[in-house]
Amino acid sequence: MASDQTRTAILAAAERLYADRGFGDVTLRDIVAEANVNLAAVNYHFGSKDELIAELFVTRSIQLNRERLRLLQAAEEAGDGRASIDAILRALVGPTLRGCLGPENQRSTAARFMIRVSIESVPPIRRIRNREIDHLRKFITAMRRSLPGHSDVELYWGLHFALAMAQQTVRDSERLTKLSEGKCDVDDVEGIIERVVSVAAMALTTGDAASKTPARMLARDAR
Amino acid sequence: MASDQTRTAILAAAERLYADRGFGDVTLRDIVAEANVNLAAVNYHFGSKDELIAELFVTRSIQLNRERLRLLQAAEEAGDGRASIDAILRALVGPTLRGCLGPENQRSTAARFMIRVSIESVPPIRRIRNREIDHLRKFITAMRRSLPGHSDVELYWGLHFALAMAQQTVRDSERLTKLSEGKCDVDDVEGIIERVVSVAAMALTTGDAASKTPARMLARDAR
DNA sequence: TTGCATTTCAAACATTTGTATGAAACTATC
DNA sequence: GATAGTTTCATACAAATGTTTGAAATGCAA
Repeated sequence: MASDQTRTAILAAAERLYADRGFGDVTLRDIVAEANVNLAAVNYHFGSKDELIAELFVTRSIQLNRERLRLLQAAEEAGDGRASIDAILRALVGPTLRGCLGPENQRSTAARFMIRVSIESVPPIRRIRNREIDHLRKFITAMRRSLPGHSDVELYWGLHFALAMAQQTVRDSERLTKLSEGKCDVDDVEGIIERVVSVAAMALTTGDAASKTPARMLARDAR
Repeated sequence: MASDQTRTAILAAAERLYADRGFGDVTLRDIVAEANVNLAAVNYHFGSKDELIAELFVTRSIQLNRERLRLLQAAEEAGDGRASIDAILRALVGPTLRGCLGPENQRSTAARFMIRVSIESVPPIRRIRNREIDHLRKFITAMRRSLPGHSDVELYWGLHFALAMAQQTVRDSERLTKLSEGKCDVDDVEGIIERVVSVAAMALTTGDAASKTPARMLARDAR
């Protein structure tokens, strides 16, 4: 009822500003100026600045998780209840990478906002992050079905590393570009997804789960 | 000359507080209280709060880089100028992981500070981070010698992924522990190092550099 | 229209924060 | 032991920030 206009204007302005300038640099006054609303409107509609940030993040997280689960479900259905490990990992890291990488001028505000989130975490967001675990467990379950012989520990590490590579690529794409002098094309999103999936899947499927790590630890010279 | 006492007391107190409570929550007044010095001492000795943070980070970064290069050099000497890829990667990620993981009560303040840095990056630190690239290039050079047949692009990605896995493990060790209900032992530092090195080395050495990615991209079904 | 609830607005509030100041205390040199 | 340079200290400053307030405006139902 009434006009959500102000509410949505604030949300849009805040996301835009946070995406562009980071959390540390954006004040309520910046936001209300961008949204053309009164300063008190934020507190009236959201209660506090932190709750505004939290709502932004929750909205985008839900979208991300929904997309991940959609891909996961599709992969499991395509494989009669047992998806390939590649497909599972692709469902896990694909949405993040697709959302946050690609040609800069084509990135949505939402994507740029999520990049910010991954770079400079801020208290209200950190609090919410912890709820992510239940979501990840669904992927562990699928992985268990996909790789029945593997120990859970290996699955956890595999998922962790897959997310690590995806996250860090989003977070530090600039450094990678500089380091490689542009030779690593961070705009080739699908290529990056395949790269991450490939490495993570290799980590999960090479060698058998129990013997891999100890064997290496004994075999290699300490330095 | 004169007493560096105040200076060092401030540095120590600041590092301790930042390590424990993060950058966002620690004010100059907290620091000077912890250090038992006057409020004005920080500006007198360091110029500004940002310069204090920068000095802390630079000091620890130099230590980290020195340690990395020491290990790299030792590995290259041991291999007559050509270190194994494992040894190179171990020199790259070992110091970070050794410094930042392990039983919590045994972690040094320096280590806990560096964990903070990796979690909540703050402007003065971000500015310095960009100088890290020259340091990483030394590892690329060593990798080039170690894996002569590989394209530079593959080396960059391998290094990037190795750092990604190490960094994210430091940053999100808590989540991994929760997700795995303790089954992934994040206190087993040497085991983690071998795990990261193993996966990164595998990514670098499996398949030949040029054909790997395209082959996968064509072979796999989109979902 | 009248009356009631919702929403907007300008202004003020209350803190918190990093930084600056100028005098006092201290140190070392001659 | 006087003097010059360094360091410490209490205090003040100035600016920024999230939040609150109470009145005005607006929307809506009877």
